[in-house]
Amino acid sequence: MKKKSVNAMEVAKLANVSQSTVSRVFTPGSNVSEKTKEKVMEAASFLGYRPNALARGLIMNKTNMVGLAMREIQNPFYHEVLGKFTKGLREKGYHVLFVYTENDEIQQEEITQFLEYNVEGVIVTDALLSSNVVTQLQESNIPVILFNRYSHELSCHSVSCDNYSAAWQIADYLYEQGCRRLAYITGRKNTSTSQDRQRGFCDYLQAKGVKVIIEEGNYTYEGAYKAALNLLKRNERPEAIFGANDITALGALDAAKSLQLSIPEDVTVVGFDNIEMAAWPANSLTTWEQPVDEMVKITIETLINQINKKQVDAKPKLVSGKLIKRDSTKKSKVVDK
Amino acid sequence: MKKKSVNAMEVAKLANVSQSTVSRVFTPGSNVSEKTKEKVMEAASFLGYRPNALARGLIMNKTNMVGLAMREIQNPFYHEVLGKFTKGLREKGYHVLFVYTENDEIQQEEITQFLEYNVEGVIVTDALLSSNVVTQLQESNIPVILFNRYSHELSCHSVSCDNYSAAWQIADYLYEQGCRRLAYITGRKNTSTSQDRQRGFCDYLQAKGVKVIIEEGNYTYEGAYKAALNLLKRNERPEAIFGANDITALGALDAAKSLQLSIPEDVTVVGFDNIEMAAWPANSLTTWEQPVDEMVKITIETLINQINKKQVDAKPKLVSGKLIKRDSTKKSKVVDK
DNA sequence: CATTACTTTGCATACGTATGCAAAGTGATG
DNA sequence: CATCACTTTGCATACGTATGCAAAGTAATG
Repeated sequence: MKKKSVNAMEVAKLANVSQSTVSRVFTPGSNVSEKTKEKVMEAASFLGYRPNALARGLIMNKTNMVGLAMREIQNPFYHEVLGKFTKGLREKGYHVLFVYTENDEIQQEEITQFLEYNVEGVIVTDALLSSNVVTQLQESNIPVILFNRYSHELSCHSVSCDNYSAAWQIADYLYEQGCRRLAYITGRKNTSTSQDRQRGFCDYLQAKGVKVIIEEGNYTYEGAYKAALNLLKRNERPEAIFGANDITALGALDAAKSLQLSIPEDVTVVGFDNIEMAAWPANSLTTWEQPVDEMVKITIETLINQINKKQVDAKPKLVSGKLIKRDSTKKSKVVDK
Repeated sequence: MKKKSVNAMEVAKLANVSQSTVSRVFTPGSNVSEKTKEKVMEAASFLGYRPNALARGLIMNKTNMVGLAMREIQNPFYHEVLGKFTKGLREKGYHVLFVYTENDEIQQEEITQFLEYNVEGVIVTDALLSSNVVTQLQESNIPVILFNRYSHELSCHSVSCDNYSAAWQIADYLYEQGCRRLAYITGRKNTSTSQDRQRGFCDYLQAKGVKVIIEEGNYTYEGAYKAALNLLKRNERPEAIFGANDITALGALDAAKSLQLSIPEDVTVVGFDNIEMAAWPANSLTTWEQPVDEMVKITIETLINQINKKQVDAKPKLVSGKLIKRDSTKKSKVVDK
């Protein structure tokens, strides 16, 4: 059996006070005299006492836990995201109950776990949830925030990069460089990230009268590699390839290299995310930097506001980011001259 | 305020039974008649009742939570590890309280969290803990397992790849190919992984009368890149470089390429981990595959055994893994002939 | 019907903490 | 010393569940 942990009662006895007093010593903002506080603290540290978070959560109806669900994926971008969430939440006093989800949608099982442990909020990263799951959470008054995904059908908050606008600007950048044959390698087709990036990219170019070739990449290196081979073996080889994310773009980059094409002269490549690998000299990938810090900060703030019932407008929040120019695209014209 | 969640009492009233009966319905192995079970289940699902894991954990002294601490790091290997742990633990009915640690050692704050939430065990990945932290956990009877790290001073279990033997075999492989000028790029010098790999590598070669050049890489791509440049600009350029992990090896690979050296003719590179990126055609890195699935499985089993007080011998557990040969090393002689 | 053996249920209590309320303590003022 | 205002403390109870114990129910047997 597990050894029973020391409780407030034992500390109380040792310090010659009541259990209530011990509790008050560990509750910030309570009225305890300096003298007894010291006495209690001494007894507590002597016994190695720590307040039991479960009992505290039970009575205060506040667990200080947040559920974090993340889709398992090859993309190191989300590893970084996870790190920042964990740190950011802890700074606000929250702990993370973590779950990997293997499917595109969060499953019932994962939500059940969150409900049973009374998490105060849920963050869903790189995945969606079915509407009945959202309903369940809302019935229990547990706010949900989608990170880097959104859905018009679901009435929950979301924070993402303004993928549409970013892709639009990438298209503009490539077009201004003189590219007229352009291709887009998709991510997983049912993700809002991939869809928005495609729409932004195509909308800009369509307005300029340029048609975009689309190939499916599925957000994997292997998929993107094959897709790029298809593209680059065409009669009219594209001059520029925009990959739905950096992993996709790296697949395209390597595919081009495998065909002895030189970058950026023969073909130009742009990615999305600005993962660390993009900066590696061998890749030197031009890409769109998502402002992860800001996105995480906004997500956490929004979540905490909702937890505290400061109702926020349920509109999807968008942040912009910026283009990081590297060697996988040509130097801009002004510099060239 | 958060809406109060439905509790067993309300279900009991609706189903015309006592709260105890409701509890028994949700406790596997309890004696309840089929008829009342149905009645209760109906009422429960009508009200959307779920047992409160906190209250349950409080009274049963069993939270079904495991603390997982991981060092933040560039290495995608640990992202994979995290995924496998989460899945594996859930299969055993455990939930994950997750923490990132920014330092080489787990900090007091992280442990406090684990203690307060009464986790039943702690898994520490890619980091160590100070001995007084181990003491704290042991006093509370919470088992700890180090994953891919060990320490002779700390009396806790550990599971890792047999880094010494693996590095020894890598050295053998390179030596048999005829390499006589060899270099090792280290990881973070105070990690047992990097130390063991260095020792295994050097011990083998020393026995053969070959000296190894050591450069510091710090487990980062950038560090390894610089280290490799130092190595490759020497008068006597090494024929083979062994990187402390795959990220290190990839840094070396790219550094070699940047010097127009061809791989594996001019220089041969070997890594460690077999992350997905190693298989990418542009890298095609020979590397040591850690049997992650097995390592995770053993870790979880050992932990659960300890939780259930089936005392296991506290010896460090080692698993072997195997060499994955790719294009960054020469084909083996037999094939060459 | 009485007895026995067994299953099913309810009562009461326990887990470790927080908090409203009242009692006790402290110090200042007249 | 009496009064008042204020701080500090303890008592009792509540949070939602699990479980030992006894009571009630069921069925079988003589």
